[in-house]
Amino acid sequence: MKSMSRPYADVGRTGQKRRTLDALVAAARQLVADGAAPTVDDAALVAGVARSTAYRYFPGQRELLAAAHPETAATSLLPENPPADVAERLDAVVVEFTRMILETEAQQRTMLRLSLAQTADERRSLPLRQGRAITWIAEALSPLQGQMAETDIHRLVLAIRSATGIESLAWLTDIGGLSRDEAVASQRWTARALLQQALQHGAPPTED
Amino acid sequence: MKSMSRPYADVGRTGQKRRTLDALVAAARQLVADGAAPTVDDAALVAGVARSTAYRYFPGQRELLAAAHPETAATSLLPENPPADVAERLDAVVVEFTRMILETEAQQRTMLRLSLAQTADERRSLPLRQGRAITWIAEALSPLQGQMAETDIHRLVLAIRSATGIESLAWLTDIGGLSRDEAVASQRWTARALLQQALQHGAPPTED
DNA sequence: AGACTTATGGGACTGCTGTCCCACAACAAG
DNA sequence: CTTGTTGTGGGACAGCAGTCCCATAAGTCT
Repeated sequence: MKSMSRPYADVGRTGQKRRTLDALVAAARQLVADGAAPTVDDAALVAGVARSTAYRYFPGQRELLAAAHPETAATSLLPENPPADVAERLDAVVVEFTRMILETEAQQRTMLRLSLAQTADERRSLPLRQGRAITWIAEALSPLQGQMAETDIHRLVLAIRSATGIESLAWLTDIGGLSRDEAVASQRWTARALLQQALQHGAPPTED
Repeated sequence: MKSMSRPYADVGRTGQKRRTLDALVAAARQLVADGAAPTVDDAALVAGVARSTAYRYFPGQRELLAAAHPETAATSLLPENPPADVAERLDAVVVEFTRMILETEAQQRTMLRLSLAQTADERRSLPLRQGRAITWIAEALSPLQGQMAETDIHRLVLAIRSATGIESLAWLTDIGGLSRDEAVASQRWTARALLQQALQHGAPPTED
């Protein structure tokens, strides 16, 4: 956790700094919502703040977008009364997850693109993509606890997530030539297949 | 196919133009082999050609890298005497495919990043990523012909590829926290799982 | 009010990407 | 030798990202 929820600990709850920061973040969110990938300049302009001031808060576009990223406060993707069956739970989560991705596709692509431009070191200090989906999928698979080792479940979660995110979706549509709906259907089928395989023949290997 | 193999039809086999183009492409390939993502300027400098001249041949970095992309002349990833068993064939291809990706990982990431910056229109006119893997995986699954519809096989190929490329590999290592070897092992397992699922319960759906 | 701290505004500057234009070298043909 | 064509070199320019510096506005404390 740490200061994840409040990345700018030196900025208090009130005062000039807080207002300037809020204005910048609001401007960035606004632009992001419009489908753009605003630069620091863009955000400064919209926020009515000087270029140099904006750069005092955000070293670059990456940091800006990270701060503007919709928090997706959802802590769970399961419905009110979640089914007990693992496959049904997983399918519900995957449907919800892919829906969320499609809704913010432009933004997801931008974040993916920027994260690819990061070095490993930069990734450590500024995680542009936090892997929230891991938690969500793990929750869907929680009934497996007891019948499968914790680490095996984790590997399965990773395998499922790696096949159902924006990365594979972009490939399925851009190169694979599928429509959005077809791509999502493919991802649902894939997630189900991975779970089935793990149930029948064991979890993904630790090594090859 | 078309002019894929000779993207610059107006450049003949000899003459100044040909020599300049060759020098630029050679320089770009050299830099790419060294793990860099050369800009047009870089290539021009190394090639001993003026900036403005280089820009006459390549409008930007994307086009340069597309031309410098190692053709990976391999038309097949199967070994000399390929096994008859589909699962074994697929595993052999996936192993070979992931090995190839790891060998040129920096480059793969760069191409992915640049392709994400493209609009749909640009993608049509300049495919940075040609989806060669589709052919390779389809070849591995060729024994399925007859017992599964052609379109179903195609969907399966797409599902497998979408879960075994640089996109999911980058996620597994960067966000998932796996090592290169673990990520590859996960992808192998995933490919196997998808094939198993298709054999037992049918191919991926056409729609949801 | 005066002194002091803090945050902002704005300009200058570097480096990179990409465009445009003009001069010139190389070469072929009359 | 002159004319014309083709391709190259190089400079000027514009736009963007990012840094640095300095003056000054805004807020705080006494």
